[in-house]
Parts: sequence; structure tokens; C-alpha cells
Amino acid sequence: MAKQLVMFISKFEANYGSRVREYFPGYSIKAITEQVSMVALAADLTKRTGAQDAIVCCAHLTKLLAKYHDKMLDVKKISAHSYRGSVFYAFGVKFLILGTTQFLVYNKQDQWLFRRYAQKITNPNFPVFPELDWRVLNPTNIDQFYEEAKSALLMSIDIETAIRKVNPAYTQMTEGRNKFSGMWFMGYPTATAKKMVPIIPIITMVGYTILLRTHDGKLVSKTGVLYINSMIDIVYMRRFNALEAPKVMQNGGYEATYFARYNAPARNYLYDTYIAMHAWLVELSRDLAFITSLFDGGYIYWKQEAEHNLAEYNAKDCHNTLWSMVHIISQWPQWAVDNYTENFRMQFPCITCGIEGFAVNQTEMTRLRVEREKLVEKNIKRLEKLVCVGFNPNSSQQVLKLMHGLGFKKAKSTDKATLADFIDSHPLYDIIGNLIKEVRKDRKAISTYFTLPLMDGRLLYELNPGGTDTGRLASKASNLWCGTQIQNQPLYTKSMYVADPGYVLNSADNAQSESRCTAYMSEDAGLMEAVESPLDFHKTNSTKFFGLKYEEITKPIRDTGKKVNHGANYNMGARVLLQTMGRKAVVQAARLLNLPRNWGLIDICEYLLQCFDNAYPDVRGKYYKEVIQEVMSTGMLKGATGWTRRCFEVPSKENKLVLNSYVAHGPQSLSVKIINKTFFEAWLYLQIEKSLLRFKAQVHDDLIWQDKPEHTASNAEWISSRMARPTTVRGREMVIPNDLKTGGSTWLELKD
DNA sequence: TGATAAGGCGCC
DNA sequence: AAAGGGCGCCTTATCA
Repeated sequence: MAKQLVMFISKFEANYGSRVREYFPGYSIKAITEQVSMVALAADLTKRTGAQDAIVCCAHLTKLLAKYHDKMLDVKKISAHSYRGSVFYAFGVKFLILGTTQFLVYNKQDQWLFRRYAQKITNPNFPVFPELDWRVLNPTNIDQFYEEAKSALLMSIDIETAIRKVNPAYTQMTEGRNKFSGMWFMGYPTATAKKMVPIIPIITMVGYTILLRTHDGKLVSKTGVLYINSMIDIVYMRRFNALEAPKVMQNGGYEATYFARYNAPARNYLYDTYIAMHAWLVELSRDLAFITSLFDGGYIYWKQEAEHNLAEYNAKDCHNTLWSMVHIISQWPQWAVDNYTENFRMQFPCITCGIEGFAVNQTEMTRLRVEREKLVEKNIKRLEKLVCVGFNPNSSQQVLKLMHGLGFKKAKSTDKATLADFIDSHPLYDIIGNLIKEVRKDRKAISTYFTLPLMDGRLLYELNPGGTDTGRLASKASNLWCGTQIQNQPLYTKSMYVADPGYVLNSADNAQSESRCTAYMSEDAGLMEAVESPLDFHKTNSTKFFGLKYEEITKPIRDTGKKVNHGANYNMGARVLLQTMGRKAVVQAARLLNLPRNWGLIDICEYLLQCFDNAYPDVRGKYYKEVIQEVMSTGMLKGATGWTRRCFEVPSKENKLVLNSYVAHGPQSLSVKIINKTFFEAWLYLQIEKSLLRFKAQVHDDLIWQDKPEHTASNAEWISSRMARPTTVRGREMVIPNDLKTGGSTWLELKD
């Protein structure tokens, strides 16, 4: 006899019920579409059908169950979505939250999730995490907990942090210096604060879960939470962190940043749930609650609890980090292990780069800011005269109204491309449009790059090896509430980033890194020839695109070739190419290439893209087909270094954006995997073992470091030669040469 | 007032 | 109908 199951689903989604049934083969499912007012009623309805299990696809009952489970909950504040995968027991019924069903039709991630979550009912062996066993650590129990932790098989760590305002008395300068410099800094006390005040980031609490084996071989865990209020607490934190047991954290880069400040490094940090899920299911979300929902058959969403009981919340984080890692290790496939092995180690150079940061010449920073502020002031005055007092060029809404008001009706947005079109359309537009452009650029410079909270005169940041789908590093502001991301610094800021006293700055930049990868991955003969040519890459492209001799390639033609190459690489359509090139450039290109006078702008752009396809037919032809084929048949994309991406989407000509992201993946991923190999090796040998240099950052195809002048030549040779090691791509040896720049006193000096 | 979405834009 | 890849940060506008 079929097992009974009840499905609570809103009447609006009732049609999708059949989709849900597919995930429960062998079950007889009765759908209930009426809104029940109480959990007890839902349980009663379930039991009346003879079922003991219910699946919940509607937000209404989800919220009732959440409230039933946690009476403190403010139902208005929660989203039912975050409870997906939760299992509630109430009145003798097991309720599994599955969530909304309407996207099941085409959303592969939802399909995968439903399959996974359904097993919490269909598979009696679905693992359930042990019950949380936790205590606040205090003088009566901490030493015993420490003794037990000594024999832990695995130990998770999680910290809670806070920003505290600093008494200004402690920020006074004596003899030109403040003795607490580097502990506090001028920053924003809340995420939305407008004014900088002296603040200090601190650890308020650290939690540990230890994994132990009992006499009869069972795995059990215990969790201890330590409030950090005194120096004694810090000493205990140092001792726990220094224990032999392998550590696991959820994105431990965060913890590591704080531990560095407390001189409390976590020893044997070998496991990371965040980096592990990045290695395995990179396209899925990676927050701890979501990860836990995948592995714990008894999971209940807990992230709303932080405000009620921070210590218990912290304990749950630790507990779930530990047990998630245990189950990841028992379930992930070999290729994910290989990914992890290749990528987890990048955490360490990333951490040292971010906590050391970049020294900033603050006199230069101020000079650059004041320069821009004057420009803004001048241009705003002119704009107010031309438009109206109070006109704000940073308001897209105001600018759009202005464009429409001046008769430029076709504007749909006010971005760069539209603004360029606007400027080209009328002499008056030209004046106003350029003023808008200028003010935006200057304000961007001021707000994003010249008004930065610095830590003791340094820009701090994070580099995150688990932050992107392709394996590139992601970058953002420091976890210490200062700095900003380091990978999008414009050229005009680079004069304010300087080497530390006694050091010089250096960089090694992989030349045409992604284009080389595209050439070798697609095996396009023409593109391989172009990237290997000793001549200028974009001029060479232009000869192939436009059938001209190398000597005939003028700068405007080279620029056209560059843009066409760029556009085709990302599989642009003619319309978008027109937008990015701008009308003027397209008209000019048509004239330079003697294209028929009667062609429209789109015709010209289509022709230009066709030039790329004629020159390099295997890129958008053969290679794209192969990518589609690989994803459709294996659900994965495997790169030349072995890095493998699990793909959930379906690429096709009809699904252009998905196709674009998958065809862009290969070269972007391979390029960064190649440079990261050298980044790690150089960091380990030259920085950690030999103390001969200090890395500043990796910017996708660029490594930046500082060293003492007497070590520059040998370090540069060490790094440059290894960056240029061959990689086998589809049976061919690919070498990416690099440009070395050495001996700079500022970052700007490393640029041409 | 604080949170969020959308628009815009910096880099490779 | 048409769709440029990968990121993070800042501003404006809006809403509760």
C-alpha cells in the first residue's frame, strides 16, 4: 500500500502540485489548498488522511510553524523562503518545508533542492545532526572543556564581532603619534552612518564545537561559547585556537582577520564549509543556514535568533559548521575534493594580503580629493545655470526627466552609453551631457576612492577565493569595517598607494591572459596565431578582421578591432555592440572600412561582429557547441587544470545569457587558475619561508608585491619564470608570457 | 530612521 | 523581443 503524505499548497499554486509529486515516488499525496489557521489544525488534517508526514509548499503554514517553534519570532519580519528545508515536528506530524513550487518548471536549482529535501521524508537514512549540547564557558567548566578539546577529531570555530566607539581621549596624539594607532581608526560606526568617528572592531564572543569519539566508536560533539571580556578570555581563546585539532570554519577568512589582531591564530585550519561548497556546488548559495539545510535531516532555520540569545545562536553556528563539514566530507564527489585541494590553500595568501593592506600616502589622497571637489563645484554651478538650481546629475531619475524634457525621448536609462548617444545628438546636449558625465566621474572618485576609512594609514581589504563562479578571487572592503575592495582601483588613484619605507613595489601581469585561454580552449587556428604573434595583439586582430595590412592599422582602426574583439568574446549582439562603441565610433568605423553608405548602424555592427566570426570561426562556432554539449551531457565544465564547475543551467541559443556565462567561464577560470598556482607557490616560498617579499594583491591576471630593492631582481625572476610555465590545453602547450614592472615607489609607477 | 531595490560605474 | 562575462560599492529613491 502506498505511503500517505499530505501536501499543503496555496490554491494559486495548486496546478504545480503534480510537479512536487515527482519527488515522492511511491507516495500517495493528498493536496490541501485551504489556508489553515493553526498548526494543530494542519496536523489534524494530516492525521485524518492516515498520514504522519506533511510537506509544506505555502508561505502561510510555514510561518505558522516557525512561530509555533519559536514563540519569540516576529512573523512580519521573516521570509518563508529562508525556512526551506526545515523540518518541524508538531502534534505527532513531521512537516517538511519545501517552499514555493511555481519555479520548479524551469529552475534547475529548485528541482535539485526539492530532490534533496524530499529525501528527508523518503530516505529513512537521511542523516540528522546530533542534538546541540552547549554551555557558556566560565571558570568552573572551561578547563575541563579545554582538556576534552585536546583530543578532538575536528573543531569548529565561529566568532561574533562588534564595532565599538572609542573614547576620544584615547585617540589623542602625543609626539606626533597616537599610541593606540592600528587598534582604532576613523570609520563609520554603523553601516548607514554618515559621519566618521573613532571606532574599534572587537570580538565579543568565540564559540567552539569539538568532535569526539566515544568508547563505542560513536561520533558526538560538544559546544562551548566564550565571552571575550577580559585579557584572560583572550588568553583562553589563544589556547583553544592553538590546539592541534583540525579546524573548520564557515568562510574562515573572517575569523582569521580578527584572530590576527588578537594574536590568536587558528592552528591547522584545514576545512572550510564555505570553500568546500564553492568547490562542489558553486552556483548554489553558500550561507551557513543554507548549507546546513542540505545536510541536516532535522534542520530548522535559526538565523533569526541572533537578536534573542547571541550565545546560543553562536553555538548553533559552531555546531552546524562542524556537522555540515563532517557530512560534506562523507558525501562530496572526488572532483569536488580535487577542486577544494586546489583552491582552499588560496585562503592564506588572500588573508595576509588583506590584513597587511596597502600603505596610503594621505597627503596625495587629500590632494586628489580636493582637486576633484573643485571640479565638482565648478561643474555643478554651470549645470545649475543651464538646468535649474538643485539639479542633481547623480540622480538617474532627474537626468532622465531632463533628457525627455529636452526632446531626447528615446532615452530609457541615463547610463554611460545613453549619455554618449545624447551627447552626440545635439550641440546643446553635448554641453549638458558632458557636464553630467564629468560630475558623475568626479563624485565617483571622491566617494568611492578618496573618502575611505583607513587603518593606521593603510587600506585594508578582503580577497576571497570562494567568491566567484569562475574561480576568480572576489574582493571587498575589510572585515574590520575599513578600506574598500582592491580589484577595481582606477588608474587615477594609484599614485596614492605606496610601498612601505625601505621597500619597492613590483608587479607581474599575464599578457592577453584570457584571450590566450580562449584561443587554446577553442583551438581556433587564427586566434592561436594572433595571440602567439610577437606583433601587437589588437593590430593583428584588426588585420584579420578587416583584411588590411599591418602597416595600415591606424589607431582608430585598432580601437575598432579591440572593441569588436571584446564584444564578440562576450557574445554581444549588434545592438549592444553599438551601445558600447557609441554611435560616433560606429559611423567612423564604417567610413574607415569603406562600408556601403546606406547601411544603418545595426547593419554596421552586425558586419563588424561577422568580421570576428570570419577571422576566428571556431570560437563562436565550434567552441560554443562544445560547451553546450559538455554541459548538456555531463552537467559540468571541466578546465585544463582539472577545476570543475557543476552547472545547473541549460545553455542554448534560446538561453543566450546562460550560454554567455558558460562560454565565458572556461577562459576566465583557466586564466586565474594558472596565475593562482604561482601566486600560492611564491607566497609560500618567498613570503612565508624566506621572508623575501610581501604580496599586496592579485588582480585577476596581475600579481602585486613589495620587496627590498636588493631582492627585487631575484624575486621577479622567480615569479615571472614560474608564471610562464606551460599548461597543457587540449594537448597543446600553452605559455602565457608576463610583463614585469619593478622598483616602483607608488602603484602608479607600475603602469605604462 | 533603517532597509531594500535600482541605477550606475570602477576593475579585469 | 532581446539579452556582454566576472565582481563590489556608492547614490538615489522608496517604503514601512
